[in-house]
Amino acid sequence: MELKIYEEKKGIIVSGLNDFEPRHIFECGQCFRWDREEDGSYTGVAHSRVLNVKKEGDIVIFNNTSRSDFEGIWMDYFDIGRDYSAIKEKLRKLDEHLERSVEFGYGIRLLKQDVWETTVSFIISANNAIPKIKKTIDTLSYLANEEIIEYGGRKFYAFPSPETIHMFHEKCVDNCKAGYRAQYIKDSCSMIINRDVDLERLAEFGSHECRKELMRLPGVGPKVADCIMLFALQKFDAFPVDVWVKRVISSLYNQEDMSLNKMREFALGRFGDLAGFAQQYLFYYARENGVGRK
DNA sequence: ATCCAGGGCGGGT
DNA sequence: ACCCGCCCTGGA
Repeated sequence: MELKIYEEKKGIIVSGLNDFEPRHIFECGQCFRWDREEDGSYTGVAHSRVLNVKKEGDIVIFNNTSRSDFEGIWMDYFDIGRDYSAIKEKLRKLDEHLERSVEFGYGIRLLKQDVWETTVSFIISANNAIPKIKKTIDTLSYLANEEIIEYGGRKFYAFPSPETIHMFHEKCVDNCKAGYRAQYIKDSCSMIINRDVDLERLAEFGSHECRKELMRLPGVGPKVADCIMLFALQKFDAFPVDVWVKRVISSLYNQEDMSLNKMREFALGRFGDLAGFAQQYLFYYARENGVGRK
């Protein structure tokens, strides 16, 4: 089906957009700045813009944007050019768990998010629960006060740059309830500003080098590095093992008494260059259905 | 009040 | 290479 874009007064309408379900995209654990509205749509901030996304039947309504922003920014962000039907077809043939997971989260897409925002967000995510992570990121953005965007009578705040966070760290980082992760954020910030790690160049690295480089940042271990690779750098052979994925691997795939790294290697061997996509479908299915929970 | 969930770090072996 | 105790916050 061909992609068609229709311009409206305050947004655009897109038809022919397959494998796109806002609920699946925004609730599968990859992002923290999108919130569900009463009408089932989602509103979020990215690239200093506020967008509202709503699915109605076979069409998707993108509110508060233009054709040029959609084509220049959001197509990329929502990974519109990728054929998810083909990916899902390959995955569902692998085993029954993926078949069920792909069926359940059929509208998942991997967002291509800003690498700095993703890095800070997943440093905050370590040993932390999703509602709290969201609150901390919102508070950090609000306190940094870098850029305010109005939408629907509400104020939204762009995610602050390394320079802004560094300059106002006492105000924003120390007061956003990040706990012991606050120091990791401040130290990572300094490393980025000093060009000790160049986030913008990481996408050019091979996966192994990219992972090693990310893990030089304080607060970035194996799992957080894999999240940054998968959710910002399009390294689709990354396979983040969090508690839910651990439950999937041990209970569904019967690989118990295995270290987290062994589980990751097991998944890479089994799912290959589609491991990252597999992780998202399995994670979403496991968390929504409480797979393997005690 | 006490317990628990959630990954990285640093110090062991 | 693996293991363990600790780190902070909010909700049960």
